Amino acid sequence: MKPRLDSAQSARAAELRLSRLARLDDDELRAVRQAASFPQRLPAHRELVAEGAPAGEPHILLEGWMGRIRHFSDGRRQILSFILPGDRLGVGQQNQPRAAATVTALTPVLLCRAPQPRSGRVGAGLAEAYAMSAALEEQYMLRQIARIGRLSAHERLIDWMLEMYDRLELAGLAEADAFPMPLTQEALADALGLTSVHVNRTLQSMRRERLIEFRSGVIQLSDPRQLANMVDYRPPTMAGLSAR
Amino acid sequence: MKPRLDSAQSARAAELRLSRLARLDDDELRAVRQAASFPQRLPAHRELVAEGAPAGEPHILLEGWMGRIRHFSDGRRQILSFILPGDRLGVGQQNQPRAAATVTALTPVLLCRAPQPRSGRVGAGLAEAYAMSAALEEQYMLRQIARIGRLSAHERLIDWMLEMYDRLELAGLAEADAFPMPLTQEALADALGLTSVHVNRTLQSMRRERLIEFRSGVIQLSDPRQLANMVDYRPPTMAGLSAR
DNA sequence: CGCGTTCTTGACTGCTTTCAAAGATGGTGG
DNA sequence: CCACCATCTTTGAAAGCAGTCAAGAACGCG
Repeated sequence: MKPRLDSAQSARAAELRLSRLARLDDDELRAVRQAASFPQRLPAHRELVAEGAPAGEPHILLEGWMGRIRHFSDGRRQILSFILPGDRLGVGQQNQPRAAATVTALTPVLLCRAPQPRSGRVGAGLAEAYAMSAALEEQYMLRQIARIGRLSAHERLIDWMLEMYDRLELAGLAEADAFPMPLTQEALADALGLTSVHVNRTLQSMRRERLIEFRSGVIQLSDPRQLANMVDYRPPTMAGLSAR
Repeated sequence: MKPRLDSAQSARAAELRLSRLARLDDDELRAVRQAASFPQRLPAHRELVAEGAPAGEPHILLEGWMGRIRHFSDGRRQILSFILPGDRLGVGQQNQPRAAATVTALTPVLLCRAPQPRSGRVGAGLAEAYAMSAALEEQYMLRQIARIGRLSAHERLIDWMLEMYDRLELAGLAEADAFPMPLTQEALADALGLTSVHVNRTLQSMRRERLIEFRSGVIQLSDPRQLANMVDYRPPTMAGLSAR
């Protein structure tokens, strides 16, 4: 039996991530915790918004993984991007009234409304954090294009794992070169533009070569530096985004 | 010998596109023409900004095609997105100080500085047009991901052509199901995640099947409706973006 | 007219998919 | 506590789409 998740617990990842993206003052931190104390729960596979539907208000993901997905009429689907704890969702970059893609819970998730940033000079940290979050989101999309456009199956997996590690680490959800990976291999395949069979084989081969370990839903990277070299991986250039 | 391009001529596409994205008042139209009368010329293959370099100020493309590109250390490259006449460039979605990708001229191009939108109630058309442009850009990126992630070579070409047609049409540069296509097949391959050899073969086959005609740099789509059905193509949901 | 780039084509290789079916795994109810 | 079912993972064999290598043809520019 797992411990009952209190809201303070579940807000931690979001709080950590946002405060790493911009300095938040006490009011803002309080606003985040406050919002997180009225969470919404969604089971796996549940759609939050459908492509083309009214976008609804912005949310912050507290727990679990979501994805932006495009469906084809013949059943194929592509996971366009992942939404991880602490990520903002429900808005495209601009305040578009309609969702550009379907947003779906890939695992059971917990989310809450995103607190409104104040517009004043003081306490604009939240607005800055949101802007930074959107900027990172764009970088992830660009990387996703390069990944599925030009990398082999092996390389796609490696590149993807490195990105997931960095992103989860930012929210305090990964350490020691290991991170939880709750997706089915089919979901992974839909994200990387492969079939689940081939994801499986590739994963096996990576294990045999001791590039990773993967047991009970946790991926352990043996040598991130080496992996990064194999695929030209450069961590998200957060430093370049703000002035710091 | 082609006629000397005066600035009024070259501003036309940008003017048309922007004024279709939002209603621009006379001052704003004038500002666009004014900006376009101090154009900058770049030869093909010239980089405007390198990935990670300071982003510089926003520009508007007047003529020619540009691309956002990611290079790999072993020589592979991926064209992340295309920038067409009337498109804004030089900013990510947010005002990021550093470019998230290299921006390169794929053909000889002409561009100018993007006029600053005024912030007042009146005459916010330009700001709206820019926001719409950014929103469309995001949609194009999502489509690019789905395209190279889940479509076959045939389908990628078709889907891409339909998108290019719609985008060029928006700037008044395409009509009667035909549009100019100045790229080499290698550039096309780098955009679609294929090799130039395979792009060539696929193109041939599409010509044989009478899906398209392609002569002297102009692509003619035989039956856009049918093509759209083949790949589940839905035109950019511009209508959904603004309130109209 | 000549040279470099781009387009074509052929033959061969191979990565990834497809189809199928046999194991694991985990949750549920008896 | 165990049987049972649904879902997910793993494996094999065969087919196919796309890549690689190479070379000749066509095109466009100076």
